[in-house]
Amino acid sequence: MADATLRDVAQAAGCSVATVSRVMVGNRPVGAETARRVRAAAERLGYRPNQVARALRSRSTGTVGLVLPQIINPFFPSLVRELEHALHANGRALLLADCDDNPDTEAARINALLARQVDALVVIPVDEQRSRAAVAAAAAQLPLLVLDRSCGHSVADSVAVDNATGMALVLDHLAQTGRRRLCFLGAAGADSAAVERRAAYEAGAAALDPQAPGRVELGDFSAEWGAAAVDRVWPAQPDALVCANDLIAVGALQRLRQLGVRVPDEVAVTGFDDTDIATVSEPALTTIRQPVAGLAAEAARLLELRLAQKDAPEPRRTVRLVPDLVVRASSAAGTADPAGPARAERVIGGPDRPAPADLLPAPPSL
Amino acid sequence: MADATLRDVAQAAGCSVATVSRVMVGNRPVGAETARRVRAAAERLGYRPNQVARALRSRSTGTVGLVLPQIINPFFPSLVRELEHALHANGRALLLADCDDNPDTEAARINALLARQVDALVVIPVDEQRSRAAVAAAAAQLPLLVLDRSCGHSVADSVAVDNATGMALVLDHLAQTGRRRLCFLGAAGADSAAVERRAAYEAGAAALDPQAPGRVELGDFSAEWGAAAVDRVWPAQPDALVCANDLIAVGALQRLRQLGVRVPDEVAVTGFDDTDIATVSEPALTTIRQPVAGLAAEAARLLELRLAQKDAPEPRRTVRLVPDLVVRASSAAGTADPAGPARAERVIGGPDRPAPADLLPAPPSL
DNA sequence: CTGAAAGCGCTAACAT
DNA sequence: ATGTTAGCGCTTTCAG
Repeated sequence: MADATLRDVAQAAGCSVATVSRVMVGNRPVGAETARRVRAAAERLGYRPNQVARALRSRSTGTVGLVLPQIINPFFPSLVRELEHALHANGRALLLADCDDNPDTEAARINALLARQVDALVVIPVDEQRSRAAVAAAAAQLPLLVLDRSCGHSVADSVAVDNATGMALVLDHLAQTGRRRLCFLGAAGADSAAVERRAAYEAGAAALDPQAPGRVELGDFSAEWGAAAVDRVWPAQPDALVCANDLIAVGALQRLRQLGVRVPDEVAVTGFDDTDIATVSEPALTTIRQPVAGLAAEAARLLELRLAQKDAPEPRRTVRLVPDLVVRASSAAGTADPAGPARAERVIGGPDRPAPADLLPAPPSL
Repeated sequence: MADATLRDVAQAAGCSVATVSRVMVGNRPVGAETARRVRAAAERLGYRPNQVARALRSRSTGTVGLVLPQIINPFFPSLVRELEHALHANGRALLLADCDDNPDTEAARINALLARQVDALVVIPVDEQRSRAAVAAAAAQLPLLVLDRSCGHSVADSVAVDNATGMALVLDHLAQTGRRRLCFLGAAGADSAAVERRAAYEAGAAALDPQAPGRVELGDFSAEWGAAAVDRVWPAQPDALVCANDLIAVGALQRLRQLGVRVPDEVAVTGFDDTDIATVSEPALTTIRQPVAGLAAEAARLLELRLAQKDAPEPRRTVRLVPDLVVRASSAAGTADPAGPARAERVIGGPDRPAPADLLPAPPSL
């Protein structure tokens, strides 16, 4: 049998459809007794408001689109999870689009979501430059938030981790534990995570060793590249390998093991992201823990803010969350005790951080 | 400015809205010259069909809901990716719902998606028993496919990996490489993956060693449990640890390393799923590779089939895909060469499998 | 506080 | 091949 409609409920409750609608939405005065009768009838008929009809009439689908580069990047699932929960808590649903790391696919997905009348869009851009046009065009049409990576300034609201501070935490830690000959194993990608992490390394490592900023190898965010990169930097006799993410670091650890190099005794290795593999690798990986829940919460908060006061020409907002350093065996100062607890770790917070409410308005566009 | 509507395009092209609609949908005869004019006008106005209005009228949203237990389970993201691509290829969009491994949340998410008028639902059930009611109720309303796990027979179409064959491949491999004292480190979960893998172990291991089916430890699908389980089975002096998934296996490897046990010389360890961590663990993990792309493709195919012939009371269909065994260092027969290539692996296919088109109708319900 | 009525943007009969 | 028209199910004025 077909689903019950508002009319069916109205008929059963002996009132008009308008009254039923008012009861269901609940934001308008309705007589207590009438409301009771309506709710009873709705319950009895198993009535469920048709969100599509509601959306057409009220011009709001209660739907948010999430466009991301690659769901299989091990860092994204937890972000998706937190975002999904935050949105559902507000009665919204999440339309997911995976771009396969391709800016053209990304543009197509964004358009498809616009056609579906999403109320807002969260985009994790594929490419700092090549994502910009499509993202900016969409941002002109609806509330849009750029998450985790950026794609040019002032395109839209933005929430991301503070990559510079994260890298600085790594460099401080390595300096304090006596490392002096650093190398950076990074990614050549044009996304902002790759760019910012490299820039932060180059800026911070110079203080430790004038040669360090020059010891940079760029490939991609994969374990294969991490292994290959070790062979390229090893002749420089580094005592620390600073990797742009956990995958690269784990690949490096594998190659070092094959070469018979002891970690952390001969060389320290650090990652970035604190994905699952950081705890299961051997040795466990010192890395930067992304404030995933915080990122999602901030994103949801900013989104709701925009959705609430739709027309107000608020300035763009930028939120940067400071990550923590998690020290594990791969960078321990002394000799690791192989019989000790494998999961030993120490969390070191970033510098005093602004409360989430402190928002930095971005410079005006153009 | 507001989006252009059909009417705007009709006005600009000098024809009726019906004609424009026909051009946009493209399934009805329209004069070539008229069509050209319409398309030009649409292009000029930046017209994008409003999918919500279209959905309300045509009673089809072009949207599929995916309900899964936990997106952070490392096996799911690749499944989500494949499914998203398959659906988008058919012009559909994916509404994602994460249940936090909770059957009540699962029921709520399913209802929310029904209210949003999804055309179909793909569910990866949280619990073999406790998911059944909500899933069955939804299946009565629209095309529904149960993916990767089951939740009772004949509830809906189903696509999953053949866990029994996967486990048999593992046991054969261990038998052929001379292992005789097997243990199973599994999960006590009520989902079908946990249940089937354990059952297959107990059924197959008896042939190797009458005591083996008794050596079963059940916890959850985590590395922590894998490590803890090692301590419980080690006194039995096993020469192979058969784990119910990769996480458990990696946890076991960690603990064995702490105990100074050499893998694979003293004991072999196997996983299940072939997630990323199987290749980055030390030693690399022998495991069962899930046919992820195949699962997603079959799911999409069955879904389209149901959507095409909506009312036909077709019998329930069940598809089981046979996985492959991937042999890596954790179960190598001889001594692993530490300087050898870390990624050495050998893929062993399952037994002759039926072509995907061979569908087994499930027994009639009740 | 409640009802009547007008659409939201589109598709699908039914005309022509 | 094209136009006219009646809604899809709901929310929201506008009257009462």
